[in-house]
Order: sequence, then structure tokens, then C-alpha cells
Amino acid sequence: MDYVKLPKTKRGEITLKKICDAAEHLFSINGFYATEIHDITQRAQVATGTFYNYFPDKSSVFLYLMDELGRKLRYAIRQARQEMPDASMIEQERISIRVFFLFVKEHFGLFRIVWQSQFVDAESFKRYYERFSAGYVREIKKAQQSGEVRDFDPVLISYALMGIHSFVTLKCFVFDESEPDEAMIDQLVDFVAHGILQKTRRGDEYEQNQ
Amino acid sequence: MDYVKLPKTKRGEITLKKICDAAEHLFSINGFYATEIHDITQRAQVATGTFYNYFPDKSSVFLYLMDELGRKLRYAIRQARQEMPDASMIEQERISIRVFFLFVKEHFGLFRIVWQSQFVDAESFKRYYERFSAGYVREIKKAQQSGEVRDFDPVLISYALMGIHSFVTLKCFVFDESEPDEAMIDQLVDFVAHGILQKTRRGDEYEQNQ
DNA sequence: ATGAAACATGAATCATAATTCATATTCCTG
DNA sequence: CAGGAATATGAATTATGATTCATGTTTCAT
Repeated sequence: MDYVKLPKTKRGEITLKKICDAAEHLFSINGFYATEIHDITQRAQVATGTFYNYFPDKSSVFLYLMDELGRKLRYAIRQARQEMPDASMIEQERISIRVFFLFVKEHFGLFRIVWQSQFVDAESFKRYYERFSAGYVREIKKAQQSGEVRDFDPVLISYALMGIHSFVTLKCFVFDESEPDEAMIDQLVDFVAHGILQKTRRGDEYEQNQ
Repeated sequence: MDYVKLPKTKRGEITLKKICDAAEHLFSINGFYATEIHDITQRAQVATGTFYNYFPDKSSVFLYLMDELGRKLRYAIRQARQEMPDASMIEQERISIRVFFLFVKEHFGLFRIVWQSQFVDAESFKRYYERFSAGYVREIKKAQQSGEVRDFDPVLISYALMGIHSFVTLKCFVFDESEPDEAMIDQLVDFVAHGILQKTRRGDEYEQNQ
């Protein structure tokens, strides 16, 4: 909201969009430090100086993009969840995962931008995940009250879930350069719901370790 | 193994150690790009040029450290697991988590170094997690054969577990600047073992989603 | 003890890349 | 359609920081 100087004409809007698109692309491929302003402006087909009509400096685009992408993703997840308001927590989790992967597919940049942001601006990085966590915690608490979910620390679980999403994304999109299929999502949801252990003799093992 | 030119005298060994310690500290606080060679040599109390007696360039220390730390961590986990060779998979997982957190506490650098490495050298980054995953997969398969663990894709689960560890570390060590206690580890292990859902009516919900 | 190999030094070099700015062009309201 | 506001330009400035290198010191095997 302060990272960017918003344009006042149609032309300005187009230019800003071009710069943002170019920046998102380059940051996600090469990272923050390896991306030069010159690269961005070149890809956006504008002069170097034009960049500075919209952003005070390099970090600003980066943080602006992160903010925007995070906002869009949270919105997309919220929307998708609201389409199935009566679904159980675990079904909502399936929806979240699906939307998350879909979003990462569209905006591959987000993922790498967020991870790198901790070295660009630690506060923004923290804020990003805290916002996400907060949304999760709300849902988890609700599900705990309804008796669906057990009495874990919701914050802890929210980070565990985010960790699962992030690392599966890493494995599929980054390492394998493919994308998760529905069978994979099924497994993940099942894992989150019931854990990795065989279902037999379940109570036993659980008690013995407390 | 190629990142560093190993010293041939006692003095050289001491110097290399001083440089590595300084680098690990600075990289973990400020990250790769914000750390200058000059900072490292200053903290190590050696001249700037001395650095280049041991490393061909800046990325080399970084990747060397990552390699060493990764090796140490895997070794520590393997050792701890072997002390309880008859423990169940899930108890082994408890041990791994505990050792992981302990290691991060001692070498906070590792965590941030690894995360940033994807923008320094993507291959090293990938290799780091693949090595870790491989260890996990071995254990998971064993536990699947013994019937303890269900028939998930072991690779998928290995990344899910690493994600949980990493993000809980992030939350505790980085965001809260505290450290996970034993109660937290209990919850994590319980979550991994049995999932988040209430234990009642377990089979039902599970079937309906397949 | 000696001298060739190792190691240490830090000022100087060199390359890179963020940012500025004076000027030119385009927009759009009245 | 006039003219002030917006926007565009890209060469020049400036800062930064990695890397080199010629020179001096220390190590240690013989």
C-alpha cells in the first residue's frame, strides 16, 4: 500500500501491470538478488527509469508482489471454502490443498518469492505466514468445538499443515517439475485426517507413549 | 569436497575453522547476499585475502557449510535412531524430531542456509532434501512392510514430514525466538501417527472419500 | 637449522547494478 | 484543443563489494 505509487492514467496502469508481470516472472525464476531492474524493465519493454515512477526501490516491487499474491491466494481459498460451507473440516482441508496447488501452478512465483522474502524483509515474511496461520487457526478451532478435530494446539497444527503444503509443492513443482494429481491429494488428506499408522490396534499404541 | 582447499598445516586448520564459524554465524543472521567477505574475515580475525586461500569464491563457503551441516545432521539422526533399534517407526520419528530441533538449536544457521540455498545453487538445494528424503523413505518402507505404516507413497510422506519439521522450526525458532518443548513434540508425533480427527467413527469418514 | 611449501596480508582493481535526473513525450480535463 | 499533470526515457552517476596479487611471514620435513 506504500510500496507502490499507483498510476493515475490508463497508460500508467498498463505500464505498472507490465512491470509487475515481468518482475513476478523473473523473481520466480532467478530470485530476488539475481534479478536486475534492467532485466525487469527490459522484459516489460519500458525504459529503466520508468521503473522508478512506480516503485521507490527494488525491494518494494518484491514486497508488493508478495503482498498481492498472498492476498489473492487467501481470497481464492476463502472463496472455495465458502462454496462448501457445510463440508467437514477435513473436506475443507482438501479444498484448500487443491486451491493451493492450483494457485501455485498459475503463480509459480509466489512460492519462491515468499521463501526468499525472509532475507529481503523478515517482517513481511513473518506477516505472510502469520496471516495464513490465523485463517487456519480459525477453522481448526471451529472444528474442535464441533468435536471433529482433536485437542491439539491450533497454531502448531496450522504450521504443520502449511509445512506439508509447502514441501509437497517443493517436491512436485520445483524438483519434479510436474504437478500433484488428485491421488496425491487424497493421500495427503488421508494422512492429515488419520496419520500414517495402520488403523488396527490404534488406541493401544497411542496411549503407551503418553 | 571441491568447494574448499583443505589446509596442510595446523595453523591452516585453525584459520579455516575460524572462517567457517564466522561464515556460518553471519549467513544465518544476515543471509547469503547481505553477508560480505569482509564481514566474514573481520569476524574471523583474518585478512580479506586469507579467505581466498581456502575458498575460490563466496558461494563455495556457503555450499560447503550446507554440505557439512547436512551431513552432521543426518549423522546425528542416524546415531540417535540406532540407539533404539527396536523402537517402532513412530517412536523413531519422535527421536528424529527431537534430534532435529536440538540440532537446529545448536546450528541455527543450517536452517536459514538451506532455505536460501535454492537461490545460490539450485542443484545443491535439491540434493540436500533428496538425501534427507531418501533416509526417510527407507524407514517408511520398512515400517510399511512390518505393517505399522499404511500404504502411502513413501516419498510423498517423507516430504510431508520434512515440511512439518521445517515449519514448526520456523514458527518456534524464528518467529517466536523460543524453542519447542516436549509437549509440542508429543503433539506432533501424535498428529503424524493418528492425524487430526477425533478417534470416534474413524473408519466411516475415511471410506467415504475414496 | 634451512629452505621450499604454506599461509597471511590488505590495498588496489574491476565489475556490477541500483538509482538519479534533465529532458521529451503523452495524457486528459476543462 | 490548450496546457498542466503524468508518464517515459536512458545515459550518467554512484556505491558497493567480490576478487586479485605482489609481498611478507610462518611452518615443518629433512
